[in-house]
Amino acid sequence: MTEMLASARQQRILDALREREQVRVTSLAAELGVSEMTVRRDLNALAERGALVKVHGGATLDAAPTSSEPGFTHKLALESGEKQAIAQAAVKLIKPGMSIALNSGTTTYALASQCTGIKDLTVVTNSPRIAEIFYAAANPSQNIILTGGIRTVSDALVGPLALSALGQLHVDVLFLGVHGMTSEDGFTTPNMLEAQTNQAFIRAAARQIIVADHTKWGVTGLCQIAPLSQVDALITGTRLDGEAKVLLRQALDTLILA
Amino acid sequence: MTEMLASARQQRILDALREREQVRVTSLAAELGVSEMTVRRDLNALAERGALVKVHGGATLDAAPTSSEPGFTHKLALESGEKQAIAQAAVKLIKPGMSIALNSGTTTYALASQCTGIKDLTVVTNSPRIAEIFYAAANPSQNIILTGGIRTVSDALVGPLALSALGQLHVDVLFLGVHGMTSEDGFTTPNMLEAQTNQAFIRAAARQIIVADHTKWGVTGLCQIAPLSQVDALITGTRLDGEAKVLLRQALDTLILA
DNA sequence: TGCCTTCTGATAGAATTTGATCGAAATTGT
DNA sequence: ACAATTTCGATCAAATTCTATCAGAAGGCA
Repeated sequence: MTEMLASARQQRILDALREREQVRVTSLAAELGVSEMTVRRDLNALAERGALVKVHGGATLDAAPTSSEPGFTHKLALESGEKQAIAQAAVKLIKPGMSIALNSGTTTYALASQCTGIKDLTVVTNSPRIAEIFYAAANPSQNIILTGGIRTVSDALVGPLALSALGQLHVDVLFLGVHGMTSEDGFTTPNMLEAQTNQAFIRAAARQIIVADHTKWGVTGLCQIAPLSQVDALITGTRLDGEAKVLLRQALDTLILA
Repeated sequence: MTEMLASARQQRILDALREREQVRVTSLAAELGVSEMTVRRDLNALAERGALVKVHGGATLDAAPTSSEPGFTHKLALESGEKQAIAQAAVKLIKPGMSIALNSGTTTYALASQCTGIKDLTVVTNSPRIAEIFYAAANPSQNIILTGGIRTVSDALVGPLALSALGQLHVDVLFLGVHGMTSEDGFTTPNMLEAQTNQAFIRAAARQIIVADHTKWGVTGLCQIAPLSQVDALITGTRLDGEAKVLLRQALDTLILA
C-alpha cells in the first residue's frame, strides 16, 4: 500500500473522529499504518488548531453540547400579533430626524423592521441582528450605530465596551425590551450584564419607553434594570390584566395599550 | 512518448488532483515522465495561481482540514486559493489562549473561518460578518469582542466608538487586511475612516501582521494606514513579484510567502 | 550560425517527517 | 495506597522532501 500524505492522514483522523466521536491512538496507528508516535504528533497538530481535543489514550471532538440556546428566530419576533401591534404603536412616536435607541429583544426587533423607511433616523443599538436589518435596508439617510461589546446568547452586546459606548451617546428616545415587570421589582432581565447595559441605555436617552407584551407582567428576572417609575412610558398589549393596568398607570406617566 | 508542453502537463496535474484529491510529487514525476524538480516547479506555479495548495510531499485541492466542516463558508472570500493559503499560513501563528484582532476584509474573513476551532481564543474585530462567523460556531471557550461604531459599505465598524473601543483594548497579534501596498506609500485603504480605525488596530496590538494577496502590491489607496516599516510581518502569496520581495524584505522583519 | 530566453535536469545542503527508544506521567486494578 | 500497565513527551537517527543554484537542452530570432 502506497504511503499517505501527512495532510491526508490528518484528514482521515478527523473523518474517523466525526464518525466515532472518539478515537484511540493505538487503533489509529493500526488503521493508518503508521507508528503511534506519528499519530500523537498528528493529534497534537490538530489539537493545536482546535480541530479536536486530546484525551488520555486518544482524542475526541470538542464536546461543547452548547445547551440549546433559546435562540432568536426571525419568525418568533414577527409572528406574534401582539408584538407587531406594539411595534406599530411605537413606530408612530418616531419622527424623521430623530435619534432612537433599541436594545436587544424580540419586540425591539419587530420595531426595527418597521423603521427602515424613516428618513434621517439615527439608531443606536446593541443588537447585531437589529443592526443587520438596517444594513440590509441600506437607507442612505439613516445612521446606524452599533455599540460594540461581547455578545450574549440573546444577541445583546454587553460589557465594558457597550457601557463605554453608551456613555458617549445621547438619543431622543429609547425603546427598551424587558423580560419581566412587576410592581415591586420593576423591569428585570435574567442576565446581569444585559441589565447593566440596559441601565446605560436608560441614562443615554432623554425619554424611555418600555416595549413589552402582556406576558411579561408578573415575571421577575434575576436582575433589576429600573423601577417602574424611572421610565416615561410603557407600550404593551390590550390583554394586560386589569389590576396591572391600574398599578402601571400609577407608576408611569404614559401607558399605551396597542 | 512525445514530450509534453508545460501547460498541458500542469493541466494533467490538475486533472489528477480533481480525481484523487491528493497528488504526490514522486508519483506525478513517474506518471508524467519528468523529474521531480519539474513537478515541484509546476506545483509552485499552480499554487501561485491559487489552483491548488501545496502540502509536504505533494499538493491538495483544499488542504485546510478545518474547512471540511460543513457549514457557514461564504464562497466569496473562500474561493480564492491564494487567500486560503494566506489564511492557512496565518492560522499557524495563532495558539490557544491568545488574543487576536481582525479588521474587516475578505482575507481576514477567510482567516476567521479557520479560527473557530481554536480554544481559549479572544478575538477583537470591527466586522459584524466576521463576528457572525464566530457567533455561529458558538465555541464556548472563545471570547468575541465587536468594537462598535458605524458600518461602512465594506462591513467595517468605524468612527469615534470604534476608536474608543480599540483604545481600551490590547491584543497579542493583529491580522490586518489592506487594499494596497507600495514601497513609498506603505499600506493604504480607500476609506479614510477605515484608515483611522486600522491605525487604532495597530496601536492596540503588540504584533502587527498584514495579510494581503499579491494583487495588492503596487496599489495605492486614498489614505495611508502605516508605512511598511511600522508593522512586524506580512503574509502574502508566492506570486508576488521579485522586486517587491526584495523591497519588502528590507522594510519588514518577516515576510511570509504562503 | 550565433546569441538569447526559457525550460528541464542534476546536485547539494537545509528542512521536514518519521520511527524507535526511554524515562516520566497517568490510568487501572487490587 | 501501591504496583502494574498503559500512555505520553522528549530526543536522536534515518529517510524523505524541499529549496536554491548551476549547467545543459530546446526553441526563437537576427
